[in-house]
Amino acid sequence: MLERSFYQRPAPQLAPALIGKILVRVQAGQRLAGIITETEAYQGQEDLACHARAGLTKRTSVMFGEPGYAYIYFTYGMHWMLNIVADHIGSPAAVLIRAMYPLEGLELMQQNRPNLAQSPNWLNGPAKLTQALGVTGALNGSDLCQEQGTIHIEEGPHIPANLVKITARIGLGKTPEPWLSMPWRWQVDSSDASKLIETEIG
DNA sequence: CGGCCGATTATCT
DNA sequence: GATAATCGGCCGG
Repeated sequence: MLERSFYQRPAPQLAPALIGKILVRVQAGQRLAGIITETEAYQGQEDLACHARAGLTKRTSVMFGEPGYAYIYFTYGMHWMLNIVADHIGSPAAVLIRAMYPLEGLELMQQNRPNLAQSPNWLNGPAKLTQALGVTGALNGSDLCQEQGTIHIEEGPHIPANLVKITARIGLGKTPEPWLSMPWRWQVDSSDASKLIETEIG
């Protein structure tokens, strides 16, 4: 399990460090896990794409706290988004987990998300991932560094830097520049991820 | 394949 | 009252 100090750095540094790590969720006593393959960084009140741009509110309070906690919010009237709080107390920052390569508990994940059970690439979106893992607002504010918790992150396989694409964040609507074009999205191509896992893990 | 659109409600102005 | 860190379905090329 990754310790608190791992998370204590600005989101644009934490986001690439989380690529390749293993996200673990314990549901009904069962382990659901996958390799994180896509992340985005949201850093500080000055970042106009970050929810914390409006300052401390009820929703954003978790982002202002200690790193290594889950910031989970509801959007588009139907989707939960999973973020990991970064940086230090008083500096609001978080990393959005956008995609993962499933490793453990596939059966329960497909049960949680029946409609996509057949697709070859079925956890390539932040809301797909939370549905498969059974992550909702009930877990907002969870400590990822607690042994008895139901969600945490573990060390994972090394991902070669040349397989990680860096682009602008997506879905930001009319966020002004320079934030709209900030290269704060890291992603491993899904076919590359498959090959890598086959060779590294089997 | 790429672009457009409706769904559906918490949160903030 | 407007908007949203999305998704899936439907359209045309």
